[in-house]
Amino acid sequence: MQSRDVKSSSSMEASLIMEKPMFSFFEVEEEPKIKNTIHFHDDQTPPQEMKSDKKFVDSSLSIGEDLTKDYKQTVLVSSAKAEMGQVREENQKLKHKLSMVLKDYKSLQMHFNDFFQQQEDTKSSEKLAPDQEGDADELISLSLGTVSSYKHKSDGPKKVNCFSKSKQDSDDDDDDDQELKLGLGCEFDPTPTKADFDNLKKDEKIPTLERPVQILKTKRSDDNELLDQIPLKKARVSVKVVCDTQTMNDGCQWRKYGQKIAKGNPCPRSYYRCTLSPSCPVRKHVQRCAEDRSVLITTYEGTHNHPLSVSATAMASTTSAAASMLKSTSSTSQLGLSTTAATSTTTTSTHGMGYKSRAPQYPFYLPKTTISTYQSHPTITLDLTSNPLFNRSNSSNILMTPRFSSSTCLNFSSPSSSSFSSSIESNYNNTIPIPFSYHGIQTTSHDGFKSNSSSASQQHSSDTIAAATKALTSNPSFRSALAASITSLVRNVGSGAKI
DNA sequence: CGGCTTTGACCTGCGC
DNA sequence: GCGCAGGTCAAAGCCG
Repeated sequence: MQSRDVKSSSSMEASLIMEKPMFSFFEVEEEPKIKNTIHFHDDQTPPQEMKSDKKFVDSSLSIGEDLTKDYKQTVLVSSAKAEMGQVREENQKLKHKLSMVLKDYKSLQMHFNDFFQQQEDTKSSEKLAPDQEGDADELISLSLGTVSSYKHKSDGPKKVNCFSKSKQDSDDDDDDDQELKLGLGCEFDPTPTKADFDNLKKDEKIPTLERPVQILKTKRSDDNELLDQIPLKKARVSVKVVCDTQTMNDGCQWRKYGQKIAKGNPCPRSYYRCTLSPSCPVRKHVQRCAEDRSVLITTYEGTHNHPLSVSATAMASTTSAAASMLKSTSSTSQLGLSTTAATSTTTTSTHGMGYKSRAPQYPFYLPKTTISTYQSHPTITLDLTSNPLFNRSNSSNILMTPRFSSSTCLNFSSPSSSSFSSSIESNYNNTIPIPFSYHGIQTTSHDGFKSNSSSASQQHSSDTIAAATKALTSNPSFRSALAASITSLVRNVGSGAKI
């Protein structure tokens, strides 16, 4: 029966089979049903088996029954044809959608190429005038986190430090020319090879946050005397937030492994380690501020060596970015690296414009940022409690208030989001609005929030978000970068990678 | 029963 | 070398 089905396949089925290789994922469940009904009756000539059956049955069946049977067959054929038509129509629609996606993809790729063409032109002109930094034309890796670029497998894994671009750019022009990173978070190699895992294992022996420094050291061994002079341990990132709960929910899974009463603070300090991966080196300790018990100081140390959820990536990216910034700052200038005694810290930048004057290459500026060293640990503190942009008194506006509850997540980024613009919007809707600049253009979203802080309505917020989104997306550079990001996303999806 | 928290003991690094 | 303080370990207890 089965083989005969195949032999007697109608032309309709043939057309379906023709489409299969390309649109196999458009197959519908009804197809087997269709086969069963069509194959016998499509050409109106019953197969041999049926004919013999008919001979046998003819003696016992009346003509009326025969007619009923024919009628049923006709009905089945027509219904099957109707179903086929529907499936075909659906197939056409999906085909159309796919062609649209491909079209968009191609246009984005073209924009991407144009962008790099412009980039090369700019660089060639920069070589003529090396003294001019030209912020707006710099190729910026708009990543808040540590970007693991394993693109050049033959060269081994290579960390691209998003904030420590400056001199590195000139060293790595070739690399940068080939790929623009717009991951607003930690990126992981979609297709890790065995060699990568081996490298990862090797890397685990090294404190992860020191790796960028080591790379920098090798790259800048000539001009980086400062870093050699100060024996730095793992970089730390402290985040000060107003939080009612014991710890703030940063999306990660933590296990408490210790508690201590630290000197100078009656509040106990709790020690946590990341439990998302048994080998994850990331630690954090949480302590309430002695002066203001409502302020929670969370200090992160290390970099996650495993994929993170979107919400966890946000905080990881932020802290990683801050750590990168810290490393970059400490290795490029003396700014902010003042060794202070015991628990005191030294504020080296003020109110949301950290390092703007001295390090304009940073695409983001962070809230009130403090750099200090504590027991040889370089520590950067992101004070999200006293930034003028984050008006604590305005508790009605969640956009303005970094008050954390157990359900609040720092969600600066969404690397796995399929819709970038919507992710921007959603991020702004439920997160601390970290203002940032791109290619020297600072988004004005917070000015918008600020000016309307007293009468902030949801409508107004959404307008501002829309304006901010528009400002971002209207920037051709941003669009090119977006295109690149989507391109890499499409590539990853295409290769079956998990984002 | 497994996972998490608690908590005292222990380790380590730094300053004197 | 000693003391101090930060950081970690691990056994005991708790909880779902």
